[in-house]
Amino acid sequence: MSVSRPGSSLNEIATLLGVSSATVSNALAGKGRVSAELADKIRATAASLGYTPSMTGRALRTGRTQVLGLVLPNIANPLFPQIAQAIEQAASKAGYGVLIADSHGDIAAQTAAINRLIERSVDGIVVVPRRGTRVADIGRPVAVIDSPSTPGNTVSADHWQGGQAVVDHLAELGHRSFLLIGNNPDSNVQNDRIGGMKSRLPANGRAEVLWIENHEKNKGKGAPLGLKDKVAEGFTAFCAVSDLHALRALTELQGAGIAVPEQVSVTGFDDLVFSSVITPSLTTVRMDMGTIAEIAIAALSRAIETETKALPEQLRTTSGTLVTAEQKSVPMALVVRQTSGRRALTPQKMDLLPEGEHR
Amino acid sequence: MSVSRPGSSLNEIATLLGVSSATVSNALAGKGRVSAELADKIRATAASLGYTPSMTGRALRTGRTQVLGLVLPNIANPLFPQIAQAIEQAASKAGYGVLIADSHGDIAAQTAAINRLIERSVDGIVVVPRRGTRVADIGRPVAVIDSPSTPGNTVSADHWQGGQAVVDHLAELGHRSFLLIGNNPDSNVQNDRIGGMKSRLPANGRAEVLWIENHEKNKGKGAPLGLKDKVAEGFTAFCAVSDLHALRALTELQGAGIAVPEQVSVTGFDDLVFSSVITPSLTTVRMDMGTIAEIAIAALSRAIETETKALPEQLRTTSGTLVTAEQKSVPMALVVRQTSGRRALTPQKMDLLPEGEHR
DNA sequence: CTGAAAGCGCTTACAG
DNA sequence: CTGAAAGCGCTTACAG
Repeated sequence: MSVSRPGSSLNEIATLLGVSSATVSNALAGKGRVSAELADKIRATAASLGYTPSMTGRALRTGRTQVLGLVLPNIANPLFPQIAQAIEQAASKAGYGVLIADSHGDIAAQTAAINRLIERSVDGIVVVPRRGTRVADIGRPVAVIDSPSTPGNTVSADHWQGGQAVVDHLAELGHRSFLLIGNNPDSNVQNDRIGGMKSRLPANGRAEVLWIENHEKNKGKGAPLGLKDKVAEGFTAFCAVSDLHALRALTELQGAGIAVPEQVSVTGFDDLVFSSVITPSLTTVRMDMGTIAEIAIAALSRAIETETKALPEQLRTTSGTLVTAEQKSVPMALVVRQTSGRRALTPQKMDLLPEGEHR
Repeated sequence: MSVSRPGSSLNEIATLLGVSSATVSNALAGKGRVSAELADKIRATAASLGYTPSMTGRALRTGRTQVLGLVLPNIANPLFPQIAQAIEQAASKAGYGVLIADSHGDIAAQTAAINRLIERSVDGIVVVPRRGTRVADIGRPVAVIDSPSTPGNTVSADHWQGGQAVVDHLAELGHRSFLLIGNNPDSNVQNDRIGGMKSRLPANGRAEVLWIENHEKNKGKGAPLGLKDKVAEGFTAFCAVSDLHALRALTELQGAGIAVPEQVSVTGFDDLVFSSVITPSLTTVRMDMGTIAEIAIAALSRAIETETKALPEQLRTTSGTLVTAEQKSVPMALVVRQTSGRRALTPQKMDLLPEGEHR
């Protein structure tokens, strides 16, 4: 019974006003081939009828659905909310709807998911690929959000610079021994983050990388990371490539009776939702997904527009295009919280320090 | 250059075979008005051409887009991945695509988001409403996933029973004093969970509710919850309505030098991604989103089908329907992990216990 | 400045 | 069993 969808059409407006539907279409599209007064009258009755153009009719005629597909390696990814939200917002601002496709972490399913989107005639696709997966050439423009070091990447956070920001920050606090915690050595994103960290080691510093997947392959899934031993070895900075691993490290350290940030510092990545509410709160690095999404969508829209313009009306392009943007990487921002409190210095200086308030 | 979208149409197949497009359509739809051999021939050439029906053409003709909208209060919600994944999977199995709409936690924006979906002619909508928000009557079938106590709820987890499972479990471990931790007293889901917990207090038990939002209104955002004092008051079980709050409580307790699970137990809800990787791992309650999503989608499809069947071809219904399902609630499953280890008993018994392995 | 016509790809009565 | 026709709602050349 709502007014929101009376389902009026161009034809109704046209017959009501005694004009042709073409004129109504032109008037509403502001194509200027209609006299000002008639255009006004048309707009007025369209508004009073609550007219909403049929995307379907338009799509059939123009060959464009105004819908984009969003493909993620694994929707269960804790970063997914941020990504989906940013993409949806940017897409919606650009006049596109967003159809989601999940591949449940399965690479084969990723192709299937993309095909489902294509069968629905999406105008373009945003892919956040799984660990360096190549995106097969599909018949639509594709924007890839992965990492600047990935070939074909359209735009992404500057993970390398994010890693640098972390180590710069910790080095300034006096840290010299860094344990860098990653999950999977095949991930471009993780490698960039860790590469950036390594690139900023202070002169007398040292770093070691702990790949959780390898560790678990030996010790079993969920096995402790042995961080207490690492502390004994002199590591004072534990830098994870994700807040999730940082949280795992933090709770393992605390469980082993090691005080954070008094004895060691812990940092993560991505500013996941829990990072600000835990005690001590987690120092992390945040990507600017809003900007990334806007750049990706802009690149995609541009490709879609030129695609349809360039071709004779009937023809439909079948060449999949990896879309490019002028700005290929967006800086990440360090978010300093308690786990890298000012009190965390190198071990030998620790006994000089006053008691910490954060316990 | 890929084969995936050659863009062949019914007409091409028809002219190629010298039959009418109507016959091709019927053959491919298996409507049986076509001789078996012709049907076979048609299917074969369709396959060899890589024919994919145009959803757009079909939509324009049938009035059904085979697309559902998914509206969430706030995509940033940590539960969103689970929900979106389950809905997408169930929808896809039922032949629907899923268009996402985010309202950024803003109630006004929720209406705007729904309207955007309607303008795209979705066949139906799945809404996970924000804290007891009523869903306005829109011109499409709507499935609501909230809580069984919400009027108009289609299907949801049985949050009440989940709360019962938590307290049953803890009572069996010997707990008598429960601090129930919620965020917002206006949330149906949270109230159900807490109500269920209260309903199973052991005979000599006591419970107190801590609403974080109220607490922060007084003490400031992010202020400590004062759990150390609660331990001093004799509380041994800290039961949060979400893993996020459980994590907050857990880290606050550990930071205050209180051992979990040796001295107190902590439980959460929803089995968020971090819950299994922290130390000690978090006891929680999981909803069966797969089943919930399937029930919701089934109810929606049924409504969509009867809707289009019931009406004369040209007419489009404008009555929004809150869709109902036979099974309105799905049981939740307790996931026992370390934070409610067997060692957690009432304080007076504690000194009798052997040392815990989990520190 | 305005209108008549064609057609995007499909399905559904209706004839034959 | 098969086909010709109509039409879903729109936009775009093309005439006038």
